[in-house]
Amino acid sequence: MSATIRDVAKASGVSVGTVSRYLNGHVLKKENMKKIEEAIKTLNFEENMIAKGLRHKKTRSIGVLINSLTDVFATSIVTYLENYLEERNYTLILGDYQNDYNRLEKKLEFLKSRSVDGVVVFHLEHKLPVLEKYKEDKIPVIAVDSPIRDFVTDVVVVNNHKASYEAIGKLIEKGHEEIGIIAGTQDRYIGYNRLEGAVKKLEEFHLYNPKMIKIGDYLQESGYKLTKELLQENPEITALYTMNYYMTLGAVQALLELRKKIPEDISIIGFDNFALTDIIQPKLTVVAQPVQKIGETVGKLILEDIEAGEFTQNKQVHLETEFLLGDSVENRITQ
Amino acid sequence: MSATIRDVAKASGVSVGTVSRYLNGHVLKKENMKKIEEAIKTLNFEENMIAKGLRHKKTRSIGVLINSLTDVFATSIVTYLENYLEERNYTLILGDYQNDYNRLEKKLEFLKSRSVDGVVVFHLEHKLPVLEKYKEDKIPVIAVDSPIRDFVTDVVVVNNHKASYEAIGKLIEKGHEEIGIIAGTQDRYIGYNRLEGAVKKLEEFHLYNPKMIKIGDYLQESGYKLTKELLQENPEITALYTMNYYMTLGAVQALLELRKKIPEDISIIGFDNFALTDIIQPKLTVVAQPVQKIGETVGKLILEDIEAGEFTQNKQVHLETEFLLGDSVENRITQ
DNA sequence: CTGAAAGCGCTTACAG
DNA sequence: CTGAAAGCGCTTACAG
Repeated sequence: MSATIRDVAKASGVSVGTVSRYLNGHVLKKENMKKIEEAIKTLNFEENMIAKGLRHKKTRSIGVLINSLTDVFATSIVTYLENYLEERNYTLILGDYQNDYNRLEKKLEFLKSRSVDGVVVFHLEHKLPVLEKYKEDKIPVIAVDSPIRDFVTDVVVVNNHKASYEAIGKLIEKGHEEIGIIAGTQDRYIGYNRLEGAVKKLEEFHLYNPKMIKIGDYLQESGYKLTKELLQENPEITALYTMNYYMTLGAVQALLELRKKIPEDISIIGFDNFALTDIIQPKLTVVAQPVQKIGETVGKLILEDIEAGEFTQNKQVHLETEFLLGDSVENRITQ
Repeated sequence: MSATIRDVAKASGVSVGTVSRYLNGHVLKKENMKKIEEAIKTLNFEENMIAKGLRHKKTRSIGVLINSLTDVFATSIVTYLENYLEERNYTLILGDYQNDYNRLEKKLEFLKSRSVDGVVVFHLEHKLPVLEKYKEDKIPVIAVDSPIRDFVTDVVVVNNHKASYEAIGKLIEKGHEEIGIIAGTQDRYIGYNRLEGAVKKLEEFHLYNPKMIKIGDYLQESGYKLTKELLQENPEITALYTMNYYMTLGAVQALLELRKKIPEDISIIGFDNFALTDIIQPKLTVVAQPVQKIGETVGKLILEDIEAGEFTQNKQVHLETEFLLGDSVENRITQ
């Protein structure tokens, strides 16, 4: 069995309190420090974080709940978040909830019973009962990708509305007037914000046509199917705007199967910039989300909240997306 | 603050021991059970797993260390593993080590200080000092994707050698004689096993030619670059075998850029079957690893080991890969 | 079936 | 600077 602080105390002839102080960086008599150091080495002593956590009610662990472990948008952010936290000596406990809020509720209970110091939840749209308990115990909660309805807390989102508004603007600039859209379900924050931004721009140019908008479920399969439907029903479409990564992939897959050349036959602006965007020919023009910035901002906020010790969370951080120019948009302006 | 077992005891007029027993499923006087139940409800009592963990030295948590959180091979396995563990009331603490064994060592120390009941490590090739401490404290370790050199423990791998042997067999059957290979670095278990299997088959048919083998680093970028080099140096190649997912993606990207038609100009067999394989036209023929089976096997093994309480781990599980037929291999047999 | 008490490994006011 | 002691929230032999 591992040595405890008591063993170290015995071996070095001081009290356990003194060993504890040494471990926590207090200064003590040089002589004692030496002895303790040696004892630690020979006994192969390692601190027990569980016991520590029980004492001062901090575990230096942060729960992170994402929808799916294979969603590269979320895992990219988590990678940066983990880096940030690790440097500051926090562990991250990562779980997924597979789009099931009951499961999410259970995992939040679970994390709470493990005394996490804070929790980060991705795209949670509305309040869950367990969140009230977090609030009662002043455990910070950070919402990523979507605010939580009826629950005030810190939120990190991107400028979805504006991003879409500008993406459609680019297409219009290039002379496109028949623009198809693959949006996401409107029960989600990113779903309606991204769509509203697009619609606003279309309306400004009197190009809005609800028939050219399909609502998918954010997965590749739906991007694939809806693109096929959309083009069959509206063969006049010259440009496509797809509102998340996996639906963008599905759309590209559909275009390839339909033997539509990008951008000669059809232009496309997608969302997010991961491995796949490189593989697709030609290089896609996309709205890129600042995943590193998101991860680090989340880390910063949660550690601030933890240190503050108060549940006074109502910071709203809106990060800017970036427009990455590829070769998937054709200029239709002839002159 | 949350209520404790002591508050519940007071509120229901029994001792804390009795409440503890109730919580652990012992049967007691009906009257007392009722009272305790009520007290729990009105006080909103939740168990403190940290305190529990400190007492009986089990935390019901399992550490899992993978190379990268954005590696879909690993996260797919972890998804199934998490499901398996969650059903059995274990939490998973997931971390990445970014291909840096120092970092891995640190994270293993960290997990140990958090008293995980067991640990799962992906593609760790050789022993790390901290593993001896795990062994001393009888904390089970499961190695996935590669055995750990000089350290006997439970291992879950796939039949890499055989998979490659058969993949090359398929190409030869179809009449290919100039076969290029994008392998992975030979310091890794999967690297040399997959390559050896391929070479063995090639040698049996006297088709082995070291000039047609490139060694990459398992990332998309290297698959991309090496495919270009390979084809430039060996324009006679009619078929390609790429030995992991991301290098397969890179290879496809290179072929697209080179305007090589698959399979007319060049046939390809890749590795692993995730989102991307669907998007590529034509559908790729690949060696698929049984990710669900791997995840569940790992879960089964580690829980067995934990229950056994002994560090007598030397089980070697070899799982079978599956050959998924796509349309990326052309038949060259003319007759 | 249940209570009193010791203990899991650590921290921290209180004295000195 | 340091020791003795109480306590974090729970469990579990020991009696009864």
